[in-house]
Amino acid sequence: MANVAKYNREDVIRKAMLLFWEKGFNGASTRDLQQAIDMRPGSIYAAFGSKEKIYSEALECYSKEMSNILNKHIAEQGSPLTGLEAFFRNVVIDRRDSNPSEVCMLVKTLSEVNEQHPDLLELARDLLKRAENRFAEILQQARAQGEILPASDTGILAKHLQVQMIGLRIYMKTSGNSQAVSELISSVFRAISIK
Amino acid sequence: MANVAKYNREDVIRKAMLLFWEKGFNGASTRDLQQAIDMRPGSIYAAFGSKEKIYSEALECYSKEMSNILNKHIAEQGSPLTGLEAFFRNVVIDRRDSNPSEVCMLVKTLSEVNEQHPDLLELARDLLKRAENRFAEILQQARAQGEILPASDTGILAKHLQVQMIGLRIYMKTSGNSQAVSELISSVFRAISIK
DNA sequence: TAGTTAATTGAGCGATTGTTCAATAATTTA
DNA sequence: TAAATTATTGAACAATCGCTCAATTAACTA
Repeated sequence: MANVAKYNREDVIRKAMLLFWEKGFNGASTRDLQQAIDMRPGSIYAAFGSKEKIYSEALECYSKEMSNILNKHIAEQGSPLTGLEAFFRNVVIDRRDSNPSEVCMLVKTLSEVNEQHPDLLELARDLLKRAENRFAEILQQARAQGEILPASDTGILAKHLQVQMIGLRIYMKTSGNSQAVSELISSVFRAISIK
Repeated sequence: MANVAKYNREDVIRKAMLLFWEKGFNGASTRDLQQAIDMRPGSIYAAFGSKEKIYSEALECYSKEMSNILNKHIAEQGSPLTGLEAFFRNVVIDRRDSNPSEVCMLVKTLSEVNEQHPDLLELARDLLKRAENRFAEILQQARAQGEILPASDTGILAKHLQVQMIGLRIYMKTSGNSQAVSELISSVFRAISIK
């Protein structure tokens, strides 16, 4: 049967994602949500079931969007490692004003949400783990292309990059010092790559 | 005039800190707070003025406690750099079960609080900046004692350590992999120190 | 077009939020 | 000890929370 709903589910989830990313799970009320996605409570709960369910779909939307941005940069740069560095610079520095929050939405979720919503915690953890795995894939390609040392442990390096991405975004929000952050990113990738 | 209040302000602030650290600013209700510090709303508001004010005192209590832990480890190890590494390991790994949250309370504040509470944002930023300055001090001592290269830029290294501390704590919460995190900490300090 | 089904509406539920304040208790001053 | 001052209490307020559901509108079928 065809989808006869007036609303476009993808659009709605994305708008919900932008709201939740900005205000957090507790900080965004269902009234805020109603306004952001232009739907009435009855429709929202018929379509999604609960605030928690919408939030979890928003989390997945966020991850997919970040993944797309990463892939775009790798394709544009034509190199795994250079693409990864461009992605770091883009996310941590360039998009800091246009994004709803400077902090990674998955990290915000891990910070804010407690055991009252175990599914959200588990999902955030899973999506972060998938991001780490994607980093590892890219590093393997970089190794195969001779961009990093043949003996590099891509699993450990991926964890290392995950730590940097998370820490740098928070540090960017703390300090507002984009030049210092840019230099920190340079040194991270200088330490990894073959000169 | 002597303090005739029944409650002990330091104890109360510390209990409030533990509650807020666990549940966050929005997640901890004033009813939760009343129970945690065993005071009635009238007394609380007479003593502190608002939820935001108690939270800001709790933030300062948190920072002071972390600072004490750091100083203790440096004194015990008898070396700035070794003390710093012991502090990292202690905070990120050892205390992860006994602490109310694995995530730094200042980071939780930066993540959760928005422009409705600008004083809290500013305070969290300021306290993080002070922690970075303390790292820089310690690194200068380490340089003076020949533990790191004479040419090391302690300002940049302090920013680097700040990024690691923040990222590692989140990564610890994400993965639960304390062995991997321990190795990451080792490599961070191996990269800094003179062999 | 008439009848059936599906989607949407929004008033409003009970619970909870941060906060106030008149009443009470405890302490200090005289 | 009596009076004055300070501290504490907890019921209750207005606002807001996540969410429900009977009523209404829109869409599809025959």
